[in-house]
Amino acid sequence: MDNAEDKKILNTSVEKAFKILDCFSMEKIELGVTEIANQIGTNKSVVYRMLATMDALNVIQQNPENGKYRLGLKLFELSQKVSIHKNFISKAKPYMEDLVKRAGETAHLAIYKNQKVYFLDKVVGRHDLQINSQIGTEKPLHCTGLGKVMLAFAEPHFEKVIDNINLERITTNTITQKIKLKQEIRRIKKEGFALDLEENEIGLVCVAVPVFDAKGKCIAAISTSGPSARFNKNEIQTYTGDLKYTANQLKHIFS
Amino acid sequence: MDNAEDKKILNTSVEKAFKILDCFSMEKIELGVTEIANQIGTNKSVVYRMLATMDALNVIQQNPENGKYRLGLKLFELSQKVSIHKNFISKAKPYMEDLVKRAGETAHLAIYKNQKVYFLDKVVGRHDLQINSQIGTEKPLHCTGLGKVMLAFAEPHFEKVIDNINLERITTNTITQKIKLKQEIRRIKKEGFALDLEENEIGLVCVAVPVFDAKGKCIAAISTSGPSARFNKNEIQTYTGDLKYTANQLKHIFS
DNA sequence: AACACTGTTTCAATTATTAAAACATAGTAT
DNA sequence: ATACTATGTTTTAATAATTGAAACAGTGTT
Repeated sequence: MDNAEDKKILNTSVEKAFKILDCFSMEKIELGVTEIANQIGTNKSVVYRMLATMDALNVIQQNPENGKYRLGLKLFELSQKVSIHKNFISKAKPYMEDLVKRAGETAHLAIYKNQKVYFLDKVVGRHDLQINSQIGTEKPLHCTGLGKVMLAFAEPHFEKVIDNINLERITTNTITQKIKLKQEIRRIKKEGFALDLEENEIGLVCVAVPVFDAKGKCIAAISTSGPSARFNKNEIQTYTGDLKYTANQLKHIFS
Repeated sequence: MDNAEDKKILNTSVEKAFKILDCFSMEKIELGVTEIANQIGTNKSVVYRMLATMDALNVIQQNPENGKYRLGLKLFELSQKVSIHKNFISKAKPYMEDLVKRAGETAHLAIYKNQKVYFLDKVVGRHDLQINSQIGTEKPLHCTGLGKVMLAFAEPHFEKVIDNINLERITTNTITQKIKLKQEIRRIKKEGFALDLEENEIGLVCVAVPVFDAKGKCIAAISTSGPSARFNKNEIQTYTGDLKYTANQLKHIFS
């Protein structure tokens, strides 16, 4: 039919409703009407009516003790029906858990979406010190191991993408030069794995490899990440092997 | 502030948007504009604009191959932030898995919500023949083991609730008489477990017990269910023990 | 007791939503 | 090939719903 990326906002109420839902986060689990209204720059009564409506629909739940609002179980219910990659997550889960058993470090499963990496799933490692990542969120391509893997294997025109995306500096290690990033992607294509050496957060190291389906198409990427203190050269080599082993297992479960 | 249950729909667009989202299910993962419009009795162009808007927000995703729509990853993202009972699910998970390891049959974790049982989580058993339940959905109180446990332990005024709810007949075994159900609830209160002997679906049997927190408040219920062929008297007794053991474990992890 | 802060309701002015019809495209059967 | 029927998409004036300021009603605090 039409281009998939040119859909426009045609109903402002619905847009506002999801703007409100986006105000909530892991830290801000409970918000008030006024608080939300200020945050999104909308009239208080508009926000109230939106919240009241979504409360009636179980999308939002008001805390009767203080009148503040939280995200409701309807969202939980709807998420269960999100078919895209749902099978993927559940099928990959045991292999991801096995990976964490072997490597000991937190593993992530991500896909390529809108020139970003999208975290689909996460299995936490056995150490106390852990990366604070969030399933369902996005990260830039240029400063993450998963992102660089995507550029190398899921994006046929990675040079064009690199020319167009913003190589924002996040840490002192972030690759911000197009030429350097293109070189790095070519190396990843050759060697089959990507590293993030504190390029996204100081102290955080990550190893990532692509996941191919039976037809050889890169459908996802998996990674192992943890503090730099636990990621020296030898360990990175071990983790790379662990990851490739798991990626190969995943290949076989997708016909 | 106000009564928590009297929130009204004050924005029809938002209501329509979620009505559209509710059209999707595990079976109907992909729907067209016209299809949805007919199902909810709304004009085609209204549905289109809603879908286009939600597509722009990643709530919906259009399949470029056939123009049809699916639920999008935004819902997945939002569900990760639903704080209510989120901790509960993840903390309870290993104990639920252990329960399934012992009993072998599918286990459910549910809460009491709006005079219904709300399925929070599920761990599938090891048999091929399995109950086809859906996380994030609701079931009536009167014809499920989980529901009857809720009436007995989570609802102080169960008699009043029973007087008010519709004891709809689902199977020939469904308890449809108020007096009989009240008797049954009293027995459950005494013995600490509920049975569903094909009262909700012929062939399906279920054993359920309450989960209390440290203060003794019933916060949830857990169950084991499977085909009647695998649930004779002895097995039911064993499963009841398994369930009570797990419920006791869960009690200790909630201060 | 007065104040400041919530969430909630009201109501006329405004604006966005609506529905029917036309359009464009794809697939199918004649 | 051609006509037919299905889809998703766009346009339009008519309409109905959203808006925002202000008042209201509670809470908790000073």
